[in-house]
Amino acid sequence: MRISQLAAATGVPVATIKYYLREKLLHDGELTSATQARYDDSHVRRLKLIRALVGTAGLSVAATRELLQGLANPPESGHDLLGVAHRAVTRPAGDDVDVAPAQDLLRRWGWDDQACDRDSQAALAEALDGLSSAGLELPPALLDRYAEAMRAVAEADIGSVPTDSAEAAMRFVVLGTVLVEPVLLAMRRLAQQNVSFERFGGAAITAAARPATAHTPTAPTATAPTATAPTATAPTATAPDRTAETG
Amino acid sequence: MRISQLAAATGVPVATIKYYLREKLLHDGELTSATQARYDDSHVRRLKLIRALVGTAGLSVAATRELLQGLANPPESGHDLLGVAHRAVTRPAGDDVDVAPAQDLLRRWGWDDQACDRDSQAALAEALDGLSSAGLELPPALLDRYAEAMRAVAEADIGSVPTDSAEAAMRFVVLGTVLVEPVLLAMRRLAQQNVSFERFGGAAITAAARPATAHTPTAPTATAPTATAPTATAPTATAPDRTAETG
DNA sequence: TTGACTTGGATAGTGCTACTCGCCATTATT
DNA sequence: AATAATGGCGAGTAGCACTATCCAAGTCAA
Repeated sequence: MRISQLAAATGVPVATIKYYLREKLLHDGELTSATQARYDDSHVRRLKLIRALVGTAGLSVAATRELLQGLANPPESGHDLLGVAHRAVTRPAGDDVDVAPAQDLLRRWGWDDQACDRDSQAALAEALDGLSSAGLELPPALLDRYAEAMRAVAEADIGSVPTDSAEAAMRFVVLGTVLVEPVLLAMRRLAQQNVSFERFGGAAITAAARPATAHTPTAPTATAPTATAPTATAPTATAPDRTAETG
Repeated sequence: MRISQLAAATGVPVATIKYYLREKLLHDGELTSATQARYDDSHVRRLKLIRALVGTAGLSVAATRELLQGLANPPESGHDLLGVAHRAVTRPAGDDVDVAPAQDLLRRWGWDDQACDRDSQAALAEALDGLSSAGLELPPALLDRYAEAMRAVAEADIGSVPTDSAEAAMRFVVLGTVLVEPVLLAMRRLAQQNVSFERFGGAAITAAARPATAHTPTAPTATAPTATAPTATAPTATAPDRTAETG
């Protein structure tokens, strides 16, 4: 399989494949001559995986590379597997972050903070800090219910790890952790709409007045370079020409 | 209060405040002369809110602007309130997204898809698609448990909306929806670490071998350039870079 | 009053990321 | 032989969130 066929098979432009090769996200093909290399099914699968991580999960190329390297060099401990995944989605915290509020909560929920790495605790602390600096104080009971729900999610996560193959387990843990995040967030929004609909009635959520740029700017999934009609929901005439955002 | 004092009060550089003013995230101060304006407490609060949305929640400036505008011009229907928040965190889906898989799931869970906007359905569909294109098929039972948990989250969300003031309700819904997302994700990771720790034992998650760049690239607070010992979990020395095509 | 300092407003530049383009000698294909 | 494609590489681009600089007009302390 040549690079153009690889591109056709995955919908990823040739230039982008070359970029991933350069960035060591994708392993080299088998060189058959100075200007020819052969790619195979493993490249197709890897490329799809990369697009899922970069697109759907919103990982940076650097984080994707590290995660893939972690997948290739599995740590011995099953527990450290989580580290590979979590490092990809948790930004390292500076020394100045005060994790005490997070640790208070962990204790409150009976979660052993020894099991938790500092970056994740800092992520919780920072998220809570953002909430309160926005002037929004959540009732403790609400936080408890969040914790309860996420604990249930985590138990389902860990309980679903396949036990037959170590490699399958690894894939499940690492990819599942990262790629499920957008699933959960989408589910929450849908559930909110449902609960709100049941409780308050009213019409369905109306379409966006303008296509708001979401927090993950890059393209969603393997989108062929089909720069189709700019948009369907864009109302105003001053729409920029070269939208091509495809969502 | 002058702009430099506003900067001092919030920790946001003057140049950045000017930028937010230009971008209409922050309302203008009261002009007292051609080169002087007075800012007040509302600017301090707004600025903190902006930083929480842009920093903690990871919204783009454009999404933040729309969300703030939505907060300022509340829709009549309580249900449409959710739309304001959800549009800020949901990227608009192209026409080419197939939402059928998501709708199947909604039906399976007894969620009324009439209550759900298309973009959110598409977000779920795309997230699931990313999962499967990464070669990871989740057991349906696992998805069900996710749905159950997120339903519980949503019920807690909606049930906690303050009823005394319409404005408080609006703030709660819009900001809570957006700013709680990182809280939930952090909680899931911490819970996973806990469950994994209990189940598999082993040491706590070790610090990152390298400071992996997270998916939200902007540094929260400068990380000291502490390039410490190479690794704690990396197994082999001659780590084969691209084995295990993981695809 | 004077002179250093600050401000609003505007334009331009920066650093970063994820691509995207163009070139070229070298094959492969026809 | 003629045409097209490829690997490899350097450079260019677009978008984003700032950041820096400039300037005329104003403020404030002495």
